[in-house]
Amino acid sequence: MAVTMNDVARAAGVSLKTVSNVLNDYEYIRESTRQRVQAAIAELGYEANLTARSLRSGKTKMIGLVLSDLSSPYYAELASRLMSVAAESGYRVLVEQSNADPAVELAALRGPFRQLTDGLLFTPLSMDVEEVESHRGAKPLVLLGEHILDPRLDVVTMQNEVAAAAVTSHLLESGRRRVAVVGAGIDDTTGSPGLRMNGYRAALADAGVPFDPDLVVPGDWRRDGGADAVAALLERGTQFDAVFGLNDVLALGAMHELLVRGVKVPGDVAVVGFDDIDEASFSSPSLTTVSPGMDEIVRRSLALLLDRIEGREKTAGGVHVESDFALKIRESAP
Amino acid sequence: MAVTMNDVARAAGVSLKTVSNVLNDYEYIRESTRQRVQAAIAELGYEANLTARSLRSGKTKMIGLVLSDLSSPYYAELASRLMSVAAESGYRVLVEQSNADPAVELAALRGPFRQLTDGLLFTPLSMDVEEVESHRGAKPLVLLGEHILDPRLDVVTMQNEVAAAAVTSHLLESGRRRVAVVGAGIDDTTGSPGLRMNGYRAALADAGVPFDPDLVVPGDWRRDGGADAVAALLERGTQFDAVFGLNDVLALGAMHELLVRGVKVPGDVAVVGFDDIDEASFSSPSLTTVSPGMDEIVRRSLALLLDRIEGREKTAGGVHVESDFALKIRESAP
DNA sequence: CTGAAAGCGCTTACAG
DNA sequence: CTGAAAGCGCTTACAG
Repeated sequence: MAVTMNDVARAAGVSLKTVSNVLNDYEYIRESTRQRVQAAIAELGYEANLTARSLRSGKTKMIGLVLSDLSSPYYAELASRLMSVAAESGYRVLVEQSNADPAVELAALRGPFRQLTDGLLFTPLSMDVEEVESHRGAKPLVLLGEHILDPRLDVVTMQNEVAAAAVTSHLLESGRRRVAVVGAGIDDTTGSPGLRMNGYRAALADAGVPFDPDLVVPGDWRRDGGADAVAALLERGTQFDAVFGLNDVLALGAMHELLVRGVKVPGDVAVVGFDDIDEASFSSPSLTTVSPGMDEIVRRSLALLLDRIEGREKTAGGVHVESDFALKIRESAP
Repeated sequence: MAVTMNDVARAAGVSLKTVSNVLNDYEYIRESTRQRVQAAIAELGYEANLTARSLRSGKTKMIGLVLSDLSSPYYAELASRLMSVAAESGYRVLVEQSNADPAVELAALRGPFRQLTDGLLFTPLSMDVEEVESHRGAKPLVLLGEHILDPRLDVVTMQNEVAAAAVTSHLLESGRRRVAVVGAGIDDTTGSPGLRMNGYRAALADAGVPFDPDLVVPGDWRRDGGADAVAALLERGTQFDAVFGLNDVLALGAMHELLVRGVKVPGDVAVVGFDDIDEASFSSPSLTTVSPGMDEIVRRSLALLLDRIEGREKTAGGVHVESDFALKIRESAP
């Protein structure tokens, strides 16, 4: 059997409550008592039972992170940083992969996953605002990564539209006129794909370049999605002098396919992405992309969530946070 | 307040125990009773309180995964697959990043992290066999990724030495003679770096090529580690016609630095890695590497751990599992 | 400043 | 097949 608080209390000659007071840094304890208790703890090698503490207190000291796929570099980097930062405040992170499946997203919001965590950082991919709102439950919930301007929900987002417009404008200013966009359909207007598409269209309009639906190629946000999209463009003979991958892995997959087929990057076709994952600096050529301010997103979303959990943030409506972005100009689109 | 088993029992007109029996699929329950209970559960929207269940049963249905850094692609892919496979058996995965810090590794083995999990998948990076053995505790523990032939410990490993020898031999057979190795020191003989170094030396010996300490460059197992190592080699004027990055990100970082400095890959210098992360297929040039059988590692390590947790595997000594590997020959070293 | 008691919501022997 | 009781190890009012 493990050592319990009772054993400590007995060894120190005090009551359970006093041991609890020492463990929880209660202010008014006689110094001699505290030392006696701490000596007993050290001697017995006592460690608090977190499960019992959770059952009684209703807090797990864990936060949930719901994302589509942890093997995607952007999310892997996000999860890694979040874990490090959360640990500084004594919280662990429990990750749930939704694969953008509505049933899994719903379960993460309502089911056992929610029970195990004191609050959620949630990237909604298949649920819309109303669904999220109606199932959000009582515990704190901070949405991540989409620009949902709903006054009822806490949201931390990146500047999808403005940043996508900026990177598109960069291409146009460097003289490109036929910018293929990979990773969304023509009809997408919401979520990260849609918002980045909006930015793309806005930049075209700004420059007086007509929008051409032939240049829009849907695709899964993975390397092979980018490669397949470029293959399709080339095979159907669509002319283009630049590719905007709506995230970095799409762009890197696209770039790979171009190079394999002997298309020069950036000589023949410039390539840009979105995310600034670590790999973007080390690909050949290195990738021009948007840094969406991940560090800021991690820190501020966690701060907001912990403020909600610990009752410091009491705003009735949703709090909205938007991170700064930066254009990273590298070899693939100078 | 949440709905409890007591509420269900009252609504169904049965005792607590009967509700528990229904929830835990106890065999001998009258069909009519079961239906009454299930109707009450559905009507009240009852969900079991996992914390209470854990406190009483001593099981959390979580397994721990201890690795150095979740943002590293190899570990991100491993964690992602493990979560998916574990979910099939009703287990969640709690990840702990050690950053190869001995204090964190020790804490993961003995502290609260251990308490929260029913068993551990542990990649020891700074602890040696004896330390692990002496702190392993009572709960199941399966070591990952190193070839520690200790009869007391469960280990699932890849064929570090043989695979490293194979990929080195591939370079030698293609005519390379000056193979730089990046990511280990001359004195490393244990852990993944040491074992892969052993394989490298064995392949050289096999081919009658002398070992040259000047070709060995230590470096952090990250992209910038590989880039820095190649920069150092070039700047001190060491001649080499191939680079073996001891893992893929090292190799990709090295390749990037070579290309930036105008060294042709594979024309002037061939590059190989180890891990076969997703990116290895999509870099330019694509990366020749070793696929260490991650899928097999994930499935078999989880199976072994769950067999220990659930009492199906009772072997007193350690069980040893070794995954198959495959050489993936791509453009960087044809 | 410290203590005695209750109770968080389950599962687990023990009975019958 | 089902029930009444105990108890997992804590925290939390409530007293004094």
